[in-house]
Amino acid sequence: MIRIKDIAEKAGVSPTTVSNVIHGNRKKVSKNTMKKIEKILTEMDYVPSMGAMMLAGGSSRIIGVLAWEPDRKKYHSEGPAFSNIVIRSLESEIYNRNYYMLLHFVSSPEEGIQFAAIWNVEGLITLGFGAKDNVKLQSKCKVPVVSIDAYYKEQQVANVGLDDRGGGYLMAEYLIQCGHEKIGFVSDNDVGVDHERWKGVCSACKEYNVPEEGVKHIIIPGETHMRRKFYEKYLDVISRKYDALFFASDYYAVEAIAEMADRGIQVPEEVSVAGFDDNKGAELCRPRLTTIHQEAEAKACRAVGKLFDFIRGVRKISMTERLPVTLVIRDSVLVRES
Amino acid sequence: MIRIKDIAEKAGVSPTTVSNVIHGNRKKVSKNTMKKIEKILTEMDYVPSMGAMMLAGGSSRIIGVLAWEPDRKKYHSEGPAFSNIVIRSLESEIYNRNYYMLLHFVSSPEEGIQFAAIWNVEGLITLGFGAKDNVKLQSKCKVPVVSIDAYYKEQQVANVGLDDRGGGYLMAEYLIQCGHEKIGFVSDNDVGVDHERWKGVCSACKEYNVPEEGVKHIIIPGETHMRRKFYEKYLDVISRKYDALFFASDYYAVEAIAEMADRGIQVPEEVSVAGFDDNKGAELCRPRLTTIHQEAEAKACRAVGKLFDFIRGVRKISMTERLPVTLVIRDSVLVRES
DNA sequence: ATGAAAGCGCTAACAA
DNA sequence: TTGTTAGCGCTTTCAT
Repeated sequence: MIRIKDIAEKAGVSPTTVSNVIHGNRKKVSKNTMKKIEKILTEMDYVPSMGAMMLAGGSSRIIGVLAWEPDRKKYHSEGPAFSNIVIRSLESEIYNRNYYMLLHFVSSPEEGIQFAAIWNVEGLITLGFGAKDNVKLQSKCKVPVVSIDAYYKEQQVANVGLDDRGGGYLMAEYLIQCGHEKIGFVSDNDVGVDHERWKGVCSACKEYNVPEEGVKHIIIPGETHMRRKFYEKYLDVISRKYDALFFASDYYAVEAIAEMADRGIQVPEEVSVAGFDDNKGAELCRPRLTTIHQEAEAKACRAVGKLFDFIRGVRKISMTERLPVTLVIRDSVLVRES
Repeated sequence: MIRIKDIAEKAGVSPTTVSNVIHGNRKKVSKNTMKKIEKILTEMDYVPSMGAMMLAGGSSRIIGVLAWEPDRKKYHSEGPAFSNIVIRSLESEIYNRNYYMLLHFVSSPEEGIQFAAIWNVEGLITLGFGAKDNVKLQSKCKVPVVSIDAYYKEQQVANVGLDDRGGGYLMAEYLIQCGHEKIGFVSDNDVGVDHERWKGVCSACKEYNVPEEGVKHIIIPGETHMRRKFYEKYLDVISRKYDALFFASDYYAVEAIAEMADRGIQVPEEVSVAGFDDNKGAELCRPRLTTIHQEAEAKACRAVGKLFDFIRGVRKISMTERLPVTLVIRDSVLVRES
C-alpha cells in the first residue's frame, strides 16, 4: 500500500502538501508542485485509505441505505419491497458524488441507528420504512435522513415520493370516464402510499358523483399463500361484483389477471383491471396492463439529491417532494362509452 | 460517541482490557471484569468505530459486491443483470457473519480493483462478470474473490454457479420426450452460462438421436428495442419452424409468450415455450411457464460461504461449485405423446 | 490477569 | 506556499 508519506518522500515535500494536492486545495499549493505531485500520485497508483480518512477527518464518504426487511429469516419468501432499479439508481447517484453505498436490510429502526453509528455514515436513505420508524431513526441520528415513499402526519423527516393521491385520482377518473360504475380498489393495507392512492380514488369518485356504494377498498392478504386462498374463495365473486378492479401495485394486478385467466374470467370484457407503478410485468402481461407510471430512477435521484443538499448545508430544502405520475393506457381496461 | 477509553475509565481498567472483553478473549480477562465491563458496554451503548478498526487492526469487515454494469449512463434502460433476491441473500449472509456489504456497480475490472483497495475489503463477490474480468480482478487483489455464474477455461477464480449444462439437458430431454423434434434454443449470446445451457441441449439431442438439423441456437438481440424489431420480422416464421422454443431465461420466454399472444400464436398448441430460472414471472404468465428451477438464495449463500472459507483460511476449498437445478413442468410445453 | 505505549494513514491547526 | 505536529479510536506487542 502506498501512503501519502511515500508520495511525499518521493516528491521531496511534506505529507500535508500531498494531502492538499489530493483534495485539490489550489489555494495552498503552487501550480508546479501540484503538477509534480499529481504525476507521482498516478504513477505510484495511490489509493487513499478510507479507514484513516474516517478516523482523522471524521468523514466516511458512506451513505447508508436501509431497506426494511420485516423478517430476516423469511427474506426468500416474500415481497418486492425494494426495487432493483431503485437500488441501482441510488448507487449510481451516490457514486457520482464520490460517495459509497452501504446497503443494509433491517427489521427495526434500532438496527439502523447502530449501523449508522458504527460506520459513521454521512447520510441515510430509507426504503420501505414506516413513518414512525423513520422518525425514530432521524431522532437518534445526527446525520440527515431521507425517506422514500413515506407519509407523515406532521412533516418530520425529509421524504421523496410520488403523487400517490394524484395517481389514484387519475386512474379512478379514467375508469369512470370509461363508463365503470362499480370500482374496487385493491391493496394489502391502508396506510402510507396505499392509503393515499385510495384517497385519490375516493376524491375522483366524489367529484364525478359516483355513488358511495359503488366504490370500495378491498384488502387482500399480503402473504402469497394467504392471498391465493383468498382468491380461491372470492375472486369469482369480486370479479362479478365490480366493473373495474384497481390494484395498488402492478404486481398484484398481474397476478390477479393470471388468476382470472385460470378461472375463465375475461379481462377486460368481464372486468377491467388496472395497476400502479408501471413495472416490467405490466408490459409483459396480456392483456397489457393499464397502469399509473412512476419514474423509479427519478425517485432515487431526487432522494440522493436531497440528502446531499442536507449534507452540504443548502439553506432552504423542501422537506417533501412528490414526483408526478402519469396514466398509461393499455388494454386491461374496457372502454364502455366514450 | 463513546470510546473504549471512556468505558475503561468508567470501569477503572485499561483500554486493553476493554478491547479484550469486546473481542471475547476469555483467556486474557477474569470472569469478573468480563461481566462488569460487558454491563457497562451495553449501559453506555458502546459502538465501535469502524474507521479506527480499519486503521489499527487492518480488518475492515467489508465484503465488496461488484455487479457488472455495462454502461453507467444507461443503467435505466436495460437488463435484469443482478437479481433482487441475490442481493438480498448476499447481504443477509454477509451480515450474519458480522460483516457489511458494500455494493458497487462497475463497468471495468479496474474500477473494482480500486474500490477494493480504497476500502480494504476483505473479500469480493462478483455478479455478471466475464471470465477475463474476474481473472484480472483476482490477479490484482490480494483478497479472495468469488464469482457467481462465471465459466473459466482453466479454473482460475473461485466460482459458484448452477449446473447450467445439466439444466439445458434436462429441458431438452423433456422437450424430446414430449414429442418435439424441432427445437430452437434462444439466447442473446453464446458464452458463459448460455453457452453451457446450449451445450446441454446439444448433448441431450445427440443422446436421443435428434437429427442435427432439428436443433438450432437462435441468437436474439440483447437490447429490448432491437429484440422487438427482431420479433416483428421473424417471430412468426420461427414459431412455425420449431416445435419448441427453449429460451435461456424466463424473462425472454415470458416476453416471447406475450409477443406470440399478440400475433395470435397459440402456446403451447402451435409452439411450445420453455424458460430457465423459474423467476416470479414464470408463475404469473399464462400459460404458466415450464422452466428450469434454480435456487437463487442458495447461490448467494454458497458464494458467501466459500468466500469466508477463503478468508478464514480453510484448507481444501473447491474452486467451483455448481448447484443442482430441477425441471418444473407447467403449461407452456405441449405433450404430444407420452 | 492487567496495563503502558507505540503506531495504523490521514487531517487540520499552527508555525515558519 | 510549505512543513511540523498532534491527535482521531483502536489493536497489539511487551511489560508487569
